[in-house]
Amino acid sequence: MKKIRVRFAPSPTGPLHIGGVRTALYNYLLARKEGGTFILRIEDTDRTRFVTGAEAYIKEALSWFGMVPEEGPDQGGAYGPYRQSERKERYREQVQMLLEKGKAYRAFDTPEEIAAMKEAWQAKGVHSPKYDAVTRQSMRNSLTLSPSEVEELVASGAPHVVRLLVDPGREVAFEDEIRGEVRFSTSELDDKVLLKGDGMPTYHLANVVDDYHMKITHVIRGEEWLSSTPHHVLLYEAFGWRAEMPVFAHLPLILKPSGKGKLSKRDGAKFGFPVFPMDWEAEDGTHYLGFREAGFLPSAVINFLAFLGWNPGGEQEIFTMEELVEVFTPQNIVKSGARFDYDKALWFNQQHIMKCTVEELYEMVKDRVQSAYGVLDAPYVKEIIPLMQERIKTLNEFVPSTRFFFTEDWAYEAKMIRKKWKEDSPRHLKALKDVLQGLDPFEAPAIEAMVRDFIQENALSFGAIMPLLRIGLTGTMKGPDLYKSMEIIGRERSIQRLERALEAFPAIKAGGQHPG
RNA sequence: GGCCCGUUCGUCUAUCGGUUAGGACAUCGGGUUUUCAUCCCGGAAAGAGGGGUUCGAUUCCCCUACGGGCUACCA
Repeated sequence: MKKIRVRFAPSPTGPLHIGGVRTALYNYLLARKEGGTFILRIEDTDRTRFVTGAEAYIKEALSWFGMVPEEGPDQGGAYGPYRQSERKERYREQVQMLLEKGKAYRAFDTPEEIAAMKEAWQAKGVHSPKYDAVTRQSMRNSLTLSPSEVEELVASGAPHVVRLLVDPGREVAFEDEIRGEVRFSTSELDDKVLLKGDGMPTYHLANVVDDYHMKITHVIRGEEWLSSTPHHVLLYEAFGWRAEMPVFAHLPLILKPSGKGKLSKRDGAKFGFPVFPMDWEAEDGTHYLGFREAGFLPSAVINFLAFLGWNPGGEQEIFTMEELVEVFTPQNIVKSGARFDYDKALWFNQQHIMKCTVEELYEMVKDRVQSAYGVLDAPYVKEIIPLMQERIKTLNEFVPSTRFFFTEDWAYEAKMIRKKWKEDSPRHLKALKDVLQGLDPFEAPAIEAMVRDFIQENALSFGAIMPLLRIGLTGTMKGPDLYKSMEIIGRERSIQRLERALEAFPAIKAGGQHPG
């Protein structure tokens, strides 16, 4: 069997959208699974929408996810260059070939003339007039103008485009891997522009020419391309490449979590979650939140995205990239669009955090700790990590929920103090503090045994002691195992905190009206 | 409007003619725990509608409805 070659072909018009990441992922997965080649091609043919930094962003995102292409602008390869703006000559040559074969023609109409044409035909009762077999005869192109006129216009440098000559009245059919056979009537197709007035190719031309020259075997792309695929098929035919035409697979779109339409870049801000891999500052100053900065693991985003519109059929949901490669089959891609579900993304992230080793998590969390507290004590942080793994959904939660391990600068949750601080409390807490003072070693099992004994000997309940102890030591009722926490905080700080609590709690109890 | 694609719990999905329609997220209830989280147990929750085909349709076909995409010298 022929070696598989797939490409991810984004336009550098802004940050890579999460839908684009999923397209890249499915391409990558197929390539890896079949031992094929994953290629990155930059489709920068629209000079008006070009955004500086977008290409770098795309590459960084791919690399963050671990989807590094084997061929691409940076990697090179036998079929380069991999940036369409650097391939202009090829497109021009290929278009010349089409022109000579009579499969394409030059059109000199201005946008205004085309708009006028559409209006005129609409007035005549044509539902959706387009530049096609019924209208092109009344336009200014190399089909209607005399050869000498055309020659003159071209020689004088008159701006014009090259259009594909679509013959009406026949059917174009192709097999889509996901949807089965799809048919279109060529009578519904317009004469697509192939070469723009500025000499740049359109997507349709560049895409087909490049896929052919780069020996692409499978085109896996978003569903928004399904409608233009018949044009692409026609182009392969016009070039005489029908036998080498790649297999098409059109992916369902990712939809907004609520409401209508596909997920757009504005939805992130609107719904309060990231829709981009990483942060991005737009030229107009708009800030777009990234999954990375929101505290997501790349493996979790990949896992989440893989399952939006695909699933391996079994009960397992948590997969590493390697495992996904193992089980991925394009046949299991779903046909219908999938709604973006942020809660599920958080769940995947939590699951992946739980699966991490301490070392892995340390690497992901150290910069956050460093910038929050200015110092970084690696062994100390690594002691804390296991305690937090199953109680944070994002990496960003690590710092705020471990504050009491790193600083004395935090407030008491007053509500519980008011509820639990009774007449006997000071005496008990003080006694407990004294026993702790003499405890050796100051380690979780010993602390736990001691506290249990203390409660039993004084005929107390856990509820009378533990909440006060926890609040006094950590300030909050939420948190990891208290005994282990005390071990990490250490005897000295624990004692100091209890002394501080002994002083502060009565006042908090008295000032009952203060909000928690 | 036209063309194309789609339609199973709120959401992501399994089912490839015969199932009590399964799982996951979210949600609700209970248990474990010093708290939170994790974990465990349990509940509620779905085949858009109408016609066919068939002994039998969620599954195959048609129609309608609804949703989505495209309809640019954007990709």
